[in-house]
Amino acid sequence: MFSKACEYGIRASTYIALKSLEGTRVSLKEIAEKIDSPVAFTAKVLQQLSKNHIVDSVKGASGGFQITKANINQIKLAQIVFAIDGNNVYEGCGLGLKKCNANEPCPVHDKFVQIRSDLKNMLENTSLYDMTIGLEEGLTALRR
Amino acid sequence: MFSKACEYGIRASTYIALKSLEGTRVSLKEIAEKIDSPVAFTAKVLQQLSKNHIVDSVKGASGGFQITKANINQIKLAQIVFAIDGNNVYEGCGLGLKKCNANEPCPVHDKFVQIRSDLKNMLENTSLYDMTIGLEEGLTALRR
DNA sequence: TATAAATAGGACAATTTTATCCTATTTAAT
DNA sequence: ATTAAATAGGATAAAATTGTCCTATTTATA
Repeated sequence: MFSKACEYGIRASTYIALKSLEGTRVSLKEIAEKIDSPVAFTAKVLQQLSKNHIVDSVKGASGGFQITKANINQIKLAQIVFAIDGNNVYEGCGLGLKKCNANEPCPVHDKFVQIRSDLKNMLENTSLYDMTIGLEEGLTALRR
Repeated sequence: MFSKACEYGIRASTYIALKSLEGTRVSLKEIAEKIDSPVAFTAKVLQQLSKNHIVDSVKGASGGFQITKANINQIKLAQIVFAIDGNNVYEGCGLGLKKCNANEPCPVHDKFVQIRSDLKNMLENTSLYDMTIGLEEGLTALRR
């Protein structure tokens, strides 16, 4: 559904949000450990998220990544997915046709529209804060 | 959502079904033209579909691909997707975790379960015959 | 001011997916 | 029998994605 890069991006952002709520900034190394992702590759993903103002990066000693409390509440999964995978998750024909729309639909256009719409709604209505609920109590996890 | 191979596979099967309903067998060359796909790559996909008894292949002069009328009605998109992409379309964690299930869920487990379930239902309830409806009258298309 | 810890980013490598090419085999038709 | 048209399948190439390595830059702290 999503690229690996996007999966790492969502997990990383969620972990950063969790720690930011506790008031601590986290390093790339810690993030990669906690979400079980390749360090250098995760760095690239975080660069992209930083450029898209989804996470804040602080350089230098005692630097790291963080997300403001306002953003933890405001940023939705949809923004992260868009920043990394673009919009072909929502758009883009299920059968790979370039010109597939209501006027010139593929045979499953309407059915895919429905499912993609549900996915889009879910991503647009799930904030980073929502993602962190359950993590503290171990009800949900970001690795394994 | 699906791999390119799978997209070609669905489009090819649908075209073969359409022509089989008209009583004619179709060649790889014609299929690739009509669904706008790379010929040799489509050949590999069709080999796989043939091995999975989704399409019938006939070798030799005046050979080609066809699907029995019984199969046009019985074969569902889900079988084609499974034959090519396996079951990671339905299973597989949305965030890429290996051990993600109701007991040890990722933060969006339940939401993804719902969407994947809708997708699965759709694929399991759409037959090749359903796919061909609308193609004759030009209401739907397999290329462009 | 020197040092150590951290992100940024360029270059490269490995892997997977997608695509092509060529030869073998099968089969209808001449 | 020969030929031509078709699929089967192995080998290879190209492209995209994923992953690694190294150096530059930034910055807090001793």
